[in-house]
Amino acid sequence: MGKKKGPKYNQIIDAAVKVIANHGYHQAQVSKIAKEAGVADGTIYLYFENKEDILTSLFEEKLGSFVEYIRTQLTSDLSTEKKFLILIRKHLEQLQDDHHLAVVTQLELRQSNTDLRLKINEILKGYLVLVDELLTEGKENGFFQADLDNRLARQMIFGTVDEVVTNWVMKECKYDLVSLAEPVHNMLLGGLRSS
Amino acid sequence: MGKKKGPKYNQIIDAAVKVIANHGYHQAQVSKIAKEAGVADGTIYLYFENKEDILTSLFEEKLGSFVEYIRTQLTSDLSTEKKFLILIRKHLEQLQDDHHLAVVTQLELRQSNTDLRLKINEILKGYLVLVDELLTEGKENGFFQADLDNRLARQMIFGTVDEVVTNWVMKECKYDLVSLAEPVHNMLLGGLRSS
Amino acid sequence: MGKKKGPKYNQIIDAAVKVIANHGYHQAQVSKIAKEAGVADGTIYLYFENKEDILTSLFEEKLGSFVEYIRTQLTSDLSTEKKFLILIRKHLEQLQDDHHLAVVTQLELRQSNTDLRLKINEILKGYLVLVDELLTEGKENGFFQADLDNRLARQMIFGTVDEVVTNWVMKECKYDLVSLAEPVHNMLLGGLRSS
Amino acid sequence: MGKKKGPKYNQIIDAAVKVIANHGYHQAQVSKIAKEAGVADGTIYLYFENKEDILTSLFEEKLGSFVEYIRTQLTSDLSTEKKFLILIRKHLEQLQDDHHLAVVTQLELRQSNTDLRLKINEILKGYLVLVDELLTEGKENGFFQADLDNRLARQMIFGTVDEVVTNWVMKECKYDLVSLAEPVHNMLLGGLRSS
DNA sequence: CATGAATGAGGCTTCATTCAT
DNA sequence: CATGAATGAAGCCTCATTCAT
Repeated sequence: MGKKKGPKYNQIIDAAVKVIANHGYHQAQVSKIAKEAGVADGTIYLYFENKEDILTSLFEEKLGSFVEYIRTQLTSDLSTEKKFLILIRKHLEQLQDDHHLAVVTQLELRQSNTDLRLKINEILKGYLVLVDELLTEGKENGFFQADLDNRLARQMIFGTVDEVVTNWVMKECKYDLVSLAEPVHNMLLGGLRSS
Repeated sequence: MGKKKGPKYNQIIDAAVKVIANHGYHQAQVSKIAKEAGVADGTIYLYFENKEDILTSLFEEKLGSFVEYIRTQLTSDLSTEKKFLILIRKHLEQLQDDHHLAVVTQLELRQSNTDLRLKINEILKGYLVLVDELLTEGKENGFFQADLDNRLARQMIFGTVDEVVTNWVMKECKYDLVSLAEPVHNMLLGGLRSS
Repeated sequence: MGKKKGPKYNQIIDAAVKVIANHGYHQAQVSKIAKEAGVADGTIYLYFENKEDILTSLFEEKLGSFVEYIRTQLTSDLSTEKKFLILIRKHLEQLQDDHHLAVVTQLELRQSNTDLRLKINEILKGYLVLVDELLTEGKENGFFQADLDNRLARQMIFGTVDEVVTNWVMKECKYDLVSLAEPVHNMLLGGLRSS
Repeated sequence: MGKKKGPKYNQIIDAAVKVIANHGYHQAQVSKIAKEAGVADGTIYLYFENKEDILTSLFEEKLGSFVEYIRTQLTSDLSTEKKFLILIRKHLEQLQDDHHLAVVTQLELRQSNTDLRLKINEILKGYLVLVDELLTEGKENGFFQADLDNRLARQMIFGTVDEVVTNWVMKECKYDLVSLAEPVHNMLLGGLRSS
């Protein structure tokens, strides 16, 4: 039950990312992950409950540190606008820096069954809480519209950035993703209507 | 190959939607779909090439008429703003009117393998072309900002609406989706920033 | 039960030969044969009990006339040696004249299940009886060795000619088969040993 | 791919021979073979690529050692005549000693599809090469007729012996096969004609 | 006589997980 | 802790045959 986080724990997770990115979700057999990690098939089960546990742990580890890192960048001296831009830029940056992870989170892991996806959503909450905090702060200091529906705003922000990343991955990461941070940021803030 | 549309064709597609919605993508065996449709297993293959063909046909039929229907609603006498609102409202309306279909398109069908997803994307293009036309029209008549990047704007619109629907489905369709059309519409047009 | 031999009876058998030769035994579905014959699937069952019946009838018809024809060529004024040569030459000739039939009898029909093969052997007896008669005649008039074991001799004759034809078919009928009649005839009569 | 020969490898091949001989080629399901071998269905696939691979391996193993064994018996001190007799006798002996194998090679395996049959022919070449060598030797030392066509002679020898064995199997192995070695040998050498 | 839409049984193969060493 | 050989359940699809028209 209690995960033993020996050195092989991360070794296996990294192998899983690599295998899924290279071979696709449905071709990522436990034996293939074990081979990539340089351990025996059975060893996997000393560190993870089952295959699903590898995938949720993968998401937990990668997204956990992902959100943690963004938080360290949002120092309290920054304006809400600046924070909002950094949030988006770091989101794009981290995925651009790890194509493997991008493929896995945007395409492959979404092929998992509904149960796994529910757990992933649980993990995603950390990110959404961060967005929520930013929205509340901005509404209080007058940067965001005071009557925003937080839930809808969250869905617009996440939905937009996620769709932008997914399209980039589908186009095989052929263009620069990070340079879209500013236009996306502006579009989310200013909307589509001419002012 | 060109096996076509007897009355059983739609019968089978509707059965597929129902079975996938109730049991999930990975539990939607051909035999289960056949039983639900009230035909023999083999009969499926008089109307469809294989299982994947059922699913792409499902998407084709449902989304095809979906986009067609929206187009009929966007009469040329309407303002761009009105058209944009109708686009969003009809999108939400049609999915709210068919919970089964909503579950299938937002959650279950995304679990399909990469090949099927590519075909689905092909079909989705019809919707995106519609959005594109609206954006171009609005930029020309001064409703939308003239310097909008169509691709990014499309991604914001689709990403947001899609995320709104997915959240609704994940909350088991417990609240009214259509009433979100106006706030979503306003948010997309005006953005998050206080003016 | 009693086979109705309308014009479609032969039409179906000829279609079967063609389909099996072109597509192979395992790809010769009833529906394909029906289409080739220009009749509906169900019509097949007005003329034949089942699929196996098509195949045995095919063999019966083709081999029946095959043996009958050879018999007409073996007029009583001929020497045993001449008759023996004619037997072999006509055997080779008829198969060379109908490549489709050759492929079917030498390769494809041997893939049938054991039951069908037993029936085919039953039909083959007509040919073997003919060989037997020739052997007996030859032993009586001193042309063949008097102490020949008829059964073994029959197996040598049939086994050799059959193997020669099969090799020809396997080489895609690329060389002239009939010209082998004489050397095969000589080899069977004189044996391998230098005299 | 290169999955190889644990003790279960032969266990499975022997089980396949037994199952095919007893139930026929078309009734030899993988699950039946696994059960007979005393292993799980999946275990089969640790040792063989697929079902076809079981059958070609079966033929390879059995016929491979078959030809090898005959070669060990053809010591260079023997006359060509003696070698020729031994070739035939050992051929008959080995099949008489393993009725199951005889049924499989003479009847059941010939029902396989064309691809498998091509592979089997590949394996058969080892036998035919042996015959060829013997023919060449005999022609050189004056035992066989100098102007023999090797190809035809090979076809007569193989065709005859094969037909003899097949007839024996079809008569359910009820008589002694090996005692036919000498008469067959004599008939092949001396031919049918009275001298 | 003729049609052809509908039937439904049957088998090869994969791969997550276990457990004896 | 680590191994990896063995397990065995589960599903898509084909095609000979039927029968209502």
